[in-house]
Parts: sequence; structure tokens; C-alpha cells
Amino acid sequence: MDVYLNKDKFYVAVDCIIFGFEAGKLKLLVFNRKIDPFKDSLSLIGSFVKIGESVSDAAIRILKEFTGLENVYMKELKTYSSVDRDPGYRCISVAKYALIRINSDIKKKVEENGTTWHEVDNIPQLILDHNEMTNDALKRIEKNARYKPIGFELLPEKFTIPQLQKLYEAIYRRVLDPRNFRKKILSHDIITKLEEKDRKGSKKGAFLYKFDHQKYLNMQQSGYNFEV
Amino acid sequence: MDVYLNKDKFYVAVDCIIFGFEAGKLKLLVFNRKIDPFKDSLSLIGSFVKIGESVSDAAIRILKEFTGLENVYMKELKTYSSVDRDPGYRCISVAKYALIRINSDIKKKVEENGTTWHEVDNIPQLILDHNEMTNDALKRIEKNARYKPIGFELLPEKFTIPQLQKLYEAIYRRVLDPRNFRKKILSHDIITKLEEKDRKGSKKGAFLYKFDHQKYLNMQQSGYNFEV
DNA sequence: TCAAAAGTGTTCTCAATACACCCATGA
DNA sequence: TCATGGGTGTATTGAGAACACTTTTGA
Repeated sequence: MDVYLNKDKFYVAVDCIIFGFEAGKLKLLVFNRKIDPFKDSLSLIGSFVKIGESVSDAAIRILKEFTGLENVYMKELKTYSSVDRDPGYRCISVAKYALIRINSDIKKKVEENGTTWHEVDNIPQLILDHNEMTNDALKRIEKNARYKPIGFELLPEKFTIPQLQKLYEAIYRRVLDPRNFRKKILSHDIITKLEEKDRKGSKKGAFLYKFDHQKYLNMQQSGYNFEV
Repeated sequence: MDVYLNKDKFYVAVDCIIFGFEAGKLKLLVFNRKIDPFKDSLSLIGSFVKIGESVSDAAIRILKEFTGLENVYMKELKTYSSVDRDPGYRCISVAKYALIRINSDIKKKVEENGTTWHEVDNIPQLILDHNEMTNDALKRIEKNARYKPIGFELLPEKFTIPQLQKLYEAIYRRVLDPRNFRKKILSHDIITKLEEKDRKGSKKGAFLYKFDHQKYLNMQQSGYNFEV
């Protein structure tokens, strides 16, 4: 393919920065490219946007293709548009990010598609400006987590308070006091205690909770602050 | 020009949502189009992005063209990319916004270019999705103003505390207590009192202040909260 | 002299923080 | 029985919110 032809017109791409949480670590979904361009390099999952779809549609398509997930709300990070950001195309890329819950279905699908989870503390070299995108996304979610209960999207439907705390510690990169954390989270009244215990984490076991979407919606309407 | 040709490839545009503050009102810069497409309609200021420039470069070019301003940092709002958002082109638009200081130079330039300031409480019908962009931008600055001293960009270099308060009241769309406002602003220690008074607002006159950029930078580094 | 805006202090309430021990259980 | 993580309460501090009067001065 003649490189110069691709510089004559705009291509629009979307790159998806997908975070998951597993084993107490925040992780990024990385694509081990077995396809050109950039065969055998690592990248975010992404695609050119087709002429007949919106950027969001393309992002949804990609996420479904790689994880099988539908109905995940991806937030827009920003647009990357330097003239020379991609040597092969005059391409602007819209970066979108989401936090997802890792379960066995997704694990399987992810493996089949040649993607792997990498701890955010140790992200490998990615193609083009994908490392920059990832860093920008990490900054964004750290900031956003202070004002939105962003973390619940990453945990299984039933989770314990210590699990939730570990997640926030991973996002903030600092340790939190368990008494204050528990008090703060419960004060928001958006999680419901269940009768069951999870005994994976300890012998005593920790009570499971679930997120109460209805109460969260009510809270949103009355101007909230989710700082922990 | 054959419309269908324009639907075969992506066009990239940038639209700039420029806010100013004048006479106690927050205002939007609107372009009274004397050019096609959309001759005689109103729009935001904007342009197609050229193949050899980034989206930011295009935004800077447009802002300079319409206001004469350089060195204004425009923040990215988001990308608008519905397939049918523009009937004439397959065009995605990146919306950028900024808050600027209205002075006599700008007033003159703005007039020459066929643009006018409209109060944000009373924005006319704009073309395409430009009203949506404007509403999204207003929501964004309202949210951001809580955590950044966003307002200083809109005021003249020397300003009084009552002027600053009116600006925040315009952004938040509610009245603030003058004692608490003054206390909060001064506690941040990022404005410096001058010896001069401004007597335009009252017979007694109000002391002028100026924004201390250096102190603001220091404050940013140590994790700040600018809520008023 | 008075109208109009500028400027000032105190009290109350609430949320954030710091901090240490007992509990339940499987190994 | 003991090591491991889960669960609890209190005291202190600081910031936000509510609130009313005096000052200045040009008209």
C-alpha cells in the first residue's frame, strides 16, 4: 500500500483504554498484535472508525469484539491528532476508557483474542502514543474517583468492603484507614449488606455487599461527593 | 459541489465555545454567518481542520482569526461524531472551549468579524449540534470551577472581589454570601491586593486585586480544592 | 443626608482524620 | 492455639454555612 496515499485524507480511529481489577491490582487490557500494522507489537484495543458509524459505535464494536461485553459506558478521554502521530496514516484518534468487571467469560474471550491484562504499575511499551493515552486515562480516573463511585464497575456484583478498599487503594496509590473507609462508604448508603460471607480472603470471612443503583441515582440528583 | 462526494471521506472540524464575562453576565461568542454553508444562520466559531495541522492548531488558528488572541489555552470538551450530524459532510467535530477576558481590542475585532456576544441565559438557535455543544460546555465549566480558579481568565488583570463574586454567581447560577466568598478566596492566597480602588461599581470604591500566578502554581502542586 | 455598594467576625455544624483493640475461624 | 484478616468507636480538628451591621462617599 502506498504510504503517501494515506496521508491525503483523514482517518479517524478509536482506541479503548480498558481497566479491570483482579487480585487486588488495577490492570490494563493490552492487545498483542498479530496483525499489521505494528505486527508483534503491543497496543490498546482499537480500530479505524467506519464512515457509517459514530466514534462511540466503533468503540462499542471493538469492546464487544475483544471482550464480548455490551452495554458498557465508555467515557471519552480526549482526541489525539498530531500530524505525525501515526507514520502510516493521517489519523486522528479518539481515546475512550472504561472500567470493567473481570469474570471468567471475559477472561476466556480476552485470551482467545490475543489480549492480556497488564498491571498498571508495570505497563509495557505500546505503539504510537498509546502509553500517553494510558497515562492520561489513569490520571483521569484517579481524579474522577473522588467524585463518583467509579470503582463499583470494576468489582463483581457481590463484593466485600475490604475488596472495595483495595480497589480504591489501587486507584489512589495509597493506603486508606479501614475504619474511616468503612464509615465513609456506608455513610453514602449506596451499598446493601447481604447475609452471605466471602471466605476467600480470610478465615473469619467478610460480609458481601452489593451496589444499590437506585440509591445512587437518588444521590446523584442531590449533588453528591464521593471522595473517600 | 456534489454532496455525495463529501460523504465518502471523513472531514474533521473544530468548534470553539468561547465564553467571556461582561457587565456581570457570562457570554458566548456567536458567529453570524455571512458565508456558506449555513449562510445567515448563527454558529460557534470553527473550521475544518487542515490535513497538515492538529486539532489544537486549528482551534488556535480560529481563535486568533476571530479575536486576535494568541496563547489562550483551550480545553477539549468532546468529540461529536454522529453520522448524520452534518447534512453536507461526513464530518466529526472536536469541540474546544475557553474563557477569555473581554477588552476593547477584542470587542473591536469581534465586531469586525461578524461575531457577537450572547448572554448564556439566552442563547439563540445555532446550526447543527452547536447548541448541544454549548450546553455541554456550560455544564463542564460549572463543574470545573469548583476545583480550579477558572474564573480569573475571564476578568481583567485588575479586578475587585465583588466582580469576582459576580462571575462565580454567573457560573453557578446562584447567589453567594459576600463574607464567606471573600474569606474563601482570600484563604487560597492566590490574589494580591493593590493600593488602587475601582470606583465604577460604587461610591465607596472597591480595592483592586490581581491574580498571583506563581502562588497558584504552588497551590496546584500540593493538591488543591478551589470550591467557593 | 441618604442611597448604594464595600467590607468585616462569630457561632454552629459536620465531615475528615487519627488512632488501637477485639472477633471469628481454619489450619 | 495462633496467625490472619474482619470489624468496631471516639476524640480532635478544620472547613463550610449562616447570619447583620458599619463604613465610605458621590449625588
